[in-house]
Parts: sequence; C-alpha cells; structure tokens
Amino acid sequence: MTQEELFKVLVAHCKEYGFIFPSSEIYDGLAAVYDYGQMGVQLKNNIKDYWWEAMTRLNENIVGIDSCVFMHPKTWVASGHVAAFNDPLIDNKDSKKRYRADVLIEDYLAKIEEKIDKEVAKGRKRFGDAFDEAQFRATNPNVLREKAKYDEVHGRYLKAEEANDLGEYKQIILDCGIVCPISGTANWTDVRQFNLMFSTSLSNTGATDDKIYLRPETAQGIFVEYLNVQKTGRMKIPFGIAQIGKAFRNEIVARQFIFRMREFEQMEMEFFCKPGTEMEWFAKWKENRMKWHVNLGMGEENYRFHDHEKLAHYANAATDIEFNFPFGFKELEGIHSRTDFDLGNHQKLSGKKIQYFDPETGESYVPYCVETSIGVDRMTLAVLSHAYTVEKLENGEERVVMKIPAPLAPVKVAVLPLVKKDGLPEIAQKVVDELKYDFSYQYDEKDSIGKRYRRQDAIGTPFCVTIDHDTVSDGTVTVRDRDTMAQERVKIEDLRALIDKKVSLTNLLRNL
RNA sequence: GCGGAAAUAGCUCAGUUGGUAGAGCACGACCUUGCCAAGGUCGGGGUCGCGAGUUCAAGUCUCGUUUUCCGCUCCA
Repeated sequence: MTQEELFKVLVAHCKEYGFIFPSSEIYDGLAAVYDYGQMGVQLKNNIKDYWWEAMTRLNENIVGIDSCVFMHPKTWVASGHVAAFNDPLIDNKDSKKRYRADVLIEDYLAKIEEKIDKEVAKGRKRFGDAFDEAQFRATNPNVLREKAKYDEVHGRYLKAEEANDLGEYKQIILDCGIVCPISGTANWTDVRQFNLMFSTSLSNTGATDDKIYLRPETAQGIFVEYLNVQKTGRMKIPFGIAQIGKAFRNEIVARQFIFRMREFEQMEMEFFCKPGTEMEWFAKWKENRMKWHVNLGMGEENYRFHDHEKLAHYANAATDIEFNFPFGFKELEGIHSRTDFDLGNHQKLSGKKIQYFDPETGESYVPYCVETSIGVDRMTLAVLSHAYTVEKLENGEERVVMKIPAPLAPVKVAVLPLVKKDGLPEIAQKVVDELKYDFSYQYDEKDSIGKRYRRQDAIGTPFCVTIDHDTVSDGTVTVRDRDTMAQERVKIEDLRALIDKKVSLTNLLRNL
C-alpha cells in the first residue's frame, strides 16, 4: 500500500470507528470542517490533558488562561493580521498560477521606474559633467512619456487600493497589458479578495461597521491578558502563559483531512523573558518540546526540526517540529522567538504601559517572548496516522490495530464475558464497577471473543479483560495486551494497578 | 479558484445495448457455540449526491450543481 492509499484507508477507518466525521454530512458536508466522534473526542481530550499538565503542572512558572474567540478589533491591527491577512488575488487561466494583484501592478510600476532610470543613465553618459538630472527629467521626451504613464497608473492604483476596488485592479492589469510571467498571456480571472480572517458582526441589526473577527490564533489572547496575569498572579519574569482554544482561518485551500481545517484548535504557550535571554529560552523550549513528543514513544526518527531561514517580521528565531505524516514530514509545532513585537505593538496601540519592572536590577522593559504553538488536530492526526497498523497473523488473516500510546487511548479497557451465560455477565458487571472510576471502558458481550478483540483493536483499547469459567471458581481473569495479543491471568483485585501502570497520564508525565 | 477523477445500503462494491435496485460485511432478534473477525433462521435499512433535460421508460444518456480525492496556487 502506498502512503497515499494508506492515508485514504486511515480516513475511512476514522469515520467507521467514530473518531472523525466530515461535518454536516447529511447536507452534503462542509468543506474542510470535521467533527470529532465518540472516540476522537476522548483521544483529543487526552492529548490536551497531556499538554496542559506538562505545561502548567510541571513548570511552576507557567499558568493557564482561557480567553475568548472574540477580541477587540484593534487586537488584529496590533498583531499585523489585518494588514497581512488581506490579499487581492488573481489567477492566470492559462498557466493556472495565482498572483497578488497589487504585487503585479507594483512590479509593473517598478519596471517603468527602471526604464526612466535607464534613460537618465543614458543622458548622464551623453552630457558628462554638464548633466543636469532635474532638467533632463523635466524635458526629455522619453522620460516624460514614461513618467506620465507611471503617474497615471500609480494614481489609479492608489485610488483602487484605498477604495479596495477589485474591479479597478483588474482593469489596471488589463490596460497595462500585464501578462503572466509563465504563460505570457493576459487571460486573467477577476480579482478576488482573500481574507484569511473570518468575521461576523456584534450588531443585532447586522450593520457591518460592528465587524468583529474570529481569532486566527489564540496567542493574542495571552498577550492582551499579559498584564492581568502578571499582576494578579504575582508572576516574576521569566514566566509563561498557556492556553488551549479554537482558532479560525479561511484558508484558500484547506485540505488533507484534519491537517488543515478552517476551524481548528491550538495549544499555545508564550514564555516571557528578559530581552537578551531569549535565545537561551528558545533553545530550552526546543529541547523541552521535542522531549514531550518523543516521550509518547512514537519513534524519535519520526520527528525533526526545520529551522526557518526566512523569518517572519516579528521573529528573530524560528523552528518547526515536523512529524512524519503519511504525506511526508510536515509542520506539527512551531517554536518562535517573537521578541517584543506583540507586547510592544499592544502597548503602542492601546496606550497602556506594558512593561515589567525588574525588582533585582531596577530596570523596566517590555518582555521578550518565546512561543510554542502546536495544533491539537495535527497532533491528533499524528497519533492516528502513526497508530494505524495492519498486521499479518499466524493463521494468515489480517488484523487492523490502532497502536495509540496507551495514556492517550480513548478507551483504556474492555470488559468481556467469554459467554453470555453461566453467571459470567454478572461477574463482568462487578469488574466494570471495580474499574469504571479510574478508566474509560467498554463492556461487550456480543459475538465471539475473537471478534470482540478485533473491535477493540480497531479503536486502540490497550487492555481486554475476559471473564471465563475459571473466574467463577478462583476470581482470576485474563488480560489481553493490544500490541502483543499475549494473555496474562491475574486476580480481579490486581487489575486496577496493572492497567494503571501502562495507561496512566501521571506515569507519562513522570518520564518527562 | 483552475484542471483531472469520483459519488449506488453504515462499510466495500456489482448493476449488461436505457426496461420492476443487488451481494458480502456490518446492524437487530432468536437458536447453536465459546480465547483472537464461527454457523443457522428471520428482520430493519436505498426517492442510486442534488436539480433539470432527452425518452413510453434514466442508477445507466446530456447539461448544470454540490461534495470528496489528486495536482497547482496560498499558508504568522
């Protein structure tokens, strides 16, 4: 099976066993939106718990918050999203290439400027020391012609930009005869606005001047609450604020299952530190986060760092932790050194002083910040795609087993009476009562025992407890291991400790 | 958004030159059985993605549309 086929089979498996469903399927579905089913939600919650506890419990200087999806519109001006997330785009129908319409026009204007510069250079060569550039520019017919062209287009462009007139953008492109550098044709689509931020209105009457955005990242909620948390929590630098929450981006192409969705969930932690120490913390968090991943036992070789060479304008260092997905190594988590970009901009735009007074040195400064940002859905996909295993058995048959790390498994234990009579279901009920306060479980008495084992394999249940006729006389049951299929006979009263040892989140955290 | 492919039961799929919608698995009940997807009997489940058109007659032909997958484009 190729990786591509494997991915398709995984998507089908996720639907069939209640992990992930396409949204609104009865109405033909909604593109790039997926719902988590009864298994998926438990897996996802376990992943979030692992992250949350690792951040807020194992680091005494990290606290959590839960900020809202709605935020003051100025937030997104300060963060740079309003400027960077609004692009007028145009497609060339022949080459199928997409361009930013404003960039095409700007490139065209730059070419005219180049032409003028060339004319000026020619003049300088011709007249030597007697060359008067200002006069040359004011009188040379070639320069004047190009200058007139430039001014006309530039004027229209500025007006179009100000009015956000997409039709005029296209008209300029057509009038100037701007062609696609690949196909060389002017066979353009209309210019369309792609706003990567979703918006809605806080107005009851639907007035658009009350436009409000759905947050495209959770990080800004942390930045705007920085002062409140620092003061009320008496936090001393360095310290961190962690948050798990939904974010929304209207991606032009949202695909690859839950890897890129329009509505997704992030786990972000902003670590505030003294300017000048950020690279130290950056290195520390790189190591710390990789450890968190590798600790799950999904294979060190499936992770790698990808350092950014081209940095975003706010960052002075950035790296991705990439995971080996069925479609290749792709970003799972980002670790960025964001300097004082965010807090600094919020300080500027809000007029509130966002500074930290260091009691030891007497200095006052805007803290620097190192961010770790991981997508919950991507993490879930990483776990699911790594877990999906098809095994050939000794009898020549196949079994599909989800080898989900036991502490993350949606169901920890299945309780199965070998037969539906002779008092075995009643004993099984007692076993359930013994286990249900500690573990999520399933009880199943339907079909043959082998079939029931396979059903549990398909959802990744680490343990199956089977009650048989010996249980009646000696109070022991068999415990069947998901990965090895090996069975062990244990006393009912020893079950809890045995299962807990392997599925406990506490033990997973202890290994960090 | 562009190009290509696809859509029939919960799942995997069959359905002939257009002629009364099928199989296996799954699901429910009962019987038999009992440690790695067992057998039998009976049963529930589909306006064939949606909407038009051609035709006496459309799952099948034509057009449109929606969704999904692949490629391109984008990705704080």
